[in-house]
Amino acid sequence: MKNRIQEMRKSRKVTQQELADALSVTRQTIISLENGRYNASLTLAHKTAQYFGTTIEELFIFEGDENLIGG
Amino acid sequence: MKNRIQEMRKSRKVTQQELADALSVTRQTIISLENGRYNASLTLAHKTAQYFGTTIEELFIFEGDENLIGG
DNA sequence: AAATAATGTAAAGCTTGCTATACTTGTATT
DNA sequence: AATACAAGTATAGCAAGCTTTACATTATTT
Repeated sequence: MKNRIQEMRKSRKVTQQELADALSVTRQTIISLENGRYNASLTLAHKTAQYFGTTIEELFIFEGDENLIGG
Repeated sequence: MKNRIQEMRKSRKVTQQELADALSVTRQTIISLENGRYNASLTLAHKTAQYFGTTIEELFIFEGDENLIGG
């Protein structure tokens, strides 16, 4: 599934390394999430949403349902 | 992490098998989630929240942060 | 141009979500 | 008591999230 991690990270001028450190994962994990290589675990999704001050539902784009907030 | 899957399932009088079928997972998965043997994937968490007409943030209890709605 | 920071790719390996199968226990219905 | 349904335990195995290491590419700064 798609997500807005890169978009939110860039808008806050945070590097992948800084985000990785804040979430206690490796930089590889951030790269792979941003580039859609795999999905986050629920725990990581939550930590990421918390970091950006948003919710999982707004950070991740669950296609095929009514979660179409903001297009 | 804890969750309200069993609570929500029972309040709707749905069996584990029915929930499993609706979410396209096995009954084992539902049992293990309800009994805290492992965490849902983000995809499954989302499908489950959709099924119960709620959000991931309300269905799962992320301890150690401010997600204490109705806590 | 050289150095450094930031982003990206690749692949082996560990950990954990989930399946599949089989068996047990509790409860309700007859 | 017998049958049937719902919930639980156990475990082997596959699939996916994440780590680790190493190297390549594209800014940015000096």
